[in-house]
Amino acid sequence: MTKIINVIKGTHDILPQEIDKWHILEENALKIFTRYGYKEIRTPIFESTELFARGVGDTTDIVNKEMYTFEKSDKSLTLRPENTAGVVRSYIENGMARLSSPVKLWYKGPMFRYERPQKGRQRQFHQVGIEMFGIKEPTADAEVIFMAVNYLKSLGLNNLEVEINSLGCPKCREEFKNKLKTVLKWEFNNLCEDCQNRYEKNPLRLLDCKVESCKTIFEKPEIQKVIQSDFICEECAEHFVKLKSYLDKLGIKYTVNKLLVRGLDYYNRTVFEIKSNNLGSQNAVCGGGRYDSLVKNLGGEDTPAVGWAMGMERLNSLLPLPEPKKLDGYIVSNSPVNAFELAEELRDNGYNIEFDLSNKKFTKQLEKASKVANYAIILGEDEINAGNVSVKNLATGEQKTVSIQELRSML
RNA sequence: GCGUCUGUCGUCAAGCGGUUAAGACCUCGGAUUGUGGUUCCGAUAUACAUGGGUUCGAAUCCCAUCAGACGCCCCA
Repeated sequence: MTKIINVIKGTHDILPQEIDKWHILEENALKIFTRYGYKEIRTPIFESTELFARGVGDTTDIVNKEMYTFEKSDKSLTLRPENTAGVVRSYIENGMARLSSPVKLWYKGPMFRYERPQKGRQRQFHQVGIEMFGIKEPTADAEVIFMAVNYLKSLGLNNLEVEINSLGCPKCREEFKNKLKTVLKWEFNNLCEDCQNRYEKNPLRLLDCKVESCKTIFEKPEIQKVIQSDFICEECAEHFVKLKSYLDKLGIKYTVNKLLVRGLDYYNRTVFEIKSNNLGSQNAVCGGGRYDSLVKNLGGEDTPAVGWAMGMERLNSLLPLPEPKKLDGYIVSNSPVNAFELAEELRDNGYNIEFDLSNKKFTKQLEKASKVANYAIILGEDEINAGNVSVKNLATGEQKTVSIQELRSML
């Protein structure tokens, strides 16, 4: 036998038996986001490599280690590892700054990251996400979080934990980073290898280390003092306080997690995640935040923005498997032409109909009907001659002989 | 990139050094040539990831490779 070709590591087929769940995710996204005034946008799956380097940030792992990059006629192209950069590019390129503010966009589609696959993480995975441009007030942060929660509710997912934090603005964050680095300088050689890397790349992440020796170091009073200090400046603090008060008044339960940092460079002020306890170690279904400087960094006008993305495979694994849908009717007949005519007529009227295409025996056809359909529509010689059909309810066994007109009202 | 575990029919699995390598489900056919979902019978003619080794003898033990799962890093 010829050698078969397998799917690529970290990718997988979405098979017919699970596609209903994907439709639920997509239909609810359209429905809920539309209620909040969002329009769908579809951007290309590959973009110029530079977009991600500048947009996502060239200190991030996503850009440094995880991109699918290829060359084509002297251009460096990359399969999108996330979609915020692409949407921002489109926002700028299509002059959406001229649209009346806020501009609200949502998307869904595949993303690509070259990572080691594990539970809740694939190399090709799907995100559904939203971006809102033009509002600097914390009302935007609140609405965006509220919509995320509502979307999850619409999927029947209620027991999820919302975590928020504020990273401050570039200025106050820089100060905090420096303080942290100063106080940890003496301990640098005692930190684990990962922490030594984080020390330069993303000092805020140091605090989340799981290595015991590092935890012990961080517990020292002089270091705790820095960690516990509220580093964010007055304006940033006010923004955060307002956001929290909105969430409180809207009845959204959340916890403030000072260790919530997020790895994408573009975030400032508000960051948030929504987590589930039923997902294993990759437990965030939603991640997002404010990114006020990204539009400008990518060459647009200075425009504040907030957004989030959800991992659709992760959402999917939280959804119960819906009952597979059956056909409305299966025509049992040994007269293909008559079966065709009846099937087409019923299909034109919106019914889902199949019939046997291989001229199987009557009992076989009926057996098939009982597996795939709610009704068997029996169109044998007797019925054809009499100009009617026999309709059998396959759940109850009830059978009636009716005219074709009557048949329509039965299904 | 690192670590741990796992690879037996389309699917789920038994077997743990000597078996014709169970069984169940699915699919297909028959009992049943116009009445299914229950039942009974049968079929699927080359399922032990691949390549080496140890042994009289390997699906079973060892090594390598490949693949998968989970975890670390990082992220949805």
